[in-house]
Amino acid sequence: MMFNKYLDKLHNSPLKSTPKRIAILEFFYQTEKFMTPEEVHEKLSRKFDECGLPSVYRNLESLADCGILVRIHKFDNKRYYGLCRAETDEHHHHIVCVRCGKVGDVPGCDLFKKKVVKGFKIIDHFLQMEGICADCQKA
Amino acid sequence: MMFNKYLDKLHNSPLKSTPKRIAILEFFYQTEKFMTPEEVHEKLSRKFDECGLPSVYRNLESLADCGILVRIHKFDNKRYYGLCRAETDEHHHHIVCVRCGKVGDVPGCDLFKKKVVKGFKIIDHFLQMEGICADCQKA
DNA sequence: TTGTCTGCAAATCATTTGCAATATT
DNA sequence: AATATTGCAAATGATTTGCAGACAA
Repeated sequence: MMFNKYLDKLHNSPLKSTPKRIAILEFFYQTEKFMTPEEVHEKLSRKFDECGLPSVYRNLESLADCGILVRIHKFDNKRYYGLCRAETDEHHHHIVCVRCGKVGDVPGCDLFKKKVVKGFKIIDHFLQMEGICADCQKA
Repeated sequence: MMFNKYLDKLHNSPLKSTPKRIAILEFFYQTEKFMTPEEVHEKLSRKFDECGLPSVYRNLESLADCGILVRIHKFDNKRYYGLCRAETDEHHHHIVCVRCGKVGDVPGCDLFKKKVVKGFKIIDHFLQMEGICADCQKA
């Protein structure tokens, strides 16, 4: 998906298109990696003189709320956000490279087809995979 | 699985069978709920005069390391631990009731059969479901 | 007896909040 | 102009660490 698409998403959202938000989207567009608020803050600080960590937290969260960024969970008790590359809106999950942090889409989740498991009415589910991406396998 | 099985697991582990650890297993055996360290600590405090929160954290973590307890992740940035009821060691996941916290086993995960997704060599995956258990649906 | 486990107090780490100043629409 | 956004400092909340005394094997 082209970068303009993400900018359009931002403009069409209730959020204002501030320089910081645009820069955040640019960073994610460039790296293909999921990043912690801390990492994003570090990158932002290089580009802007003033840059508060709380604003980064707020921006990442609101961008995720609007569906522009994606949130993933890892086992280090930190938050990770990234740009979802999928062309379609079809339900899917993500696989993260443990070496470089790159994230790929895992299409074709059929978990929403099941409505009930073991007497539980299913409301939601969260699936995440870890692996090694093609590039890192070569290296 | 009978309670004694869990005690056996504890005895056969490198961990010592301290009163607190046994009490923790009892709590989990009784409730069928996954609990945060905070919740476990509250319960333990009723049974023991002295009871430090750090010890609860350490115990839950080491019991999970030994495979006696299971760790689940929720979206509230807290840790949850519980007793896995599954009879077999077969790979499976868990579904958590959003109302009462009860946890059920979700058998038959075939995600380990796939070795590669989108060029990523799969190392691990994490799946968790949220739903409403049979009891809470009635209420 | 030996190494593990415990409680306590204090430290740490990620994340959030209050608020006045600033920027976007 | 009206409202959302920002930076800063300080607060919060969960989890961890250091250490000396207590306990299980």
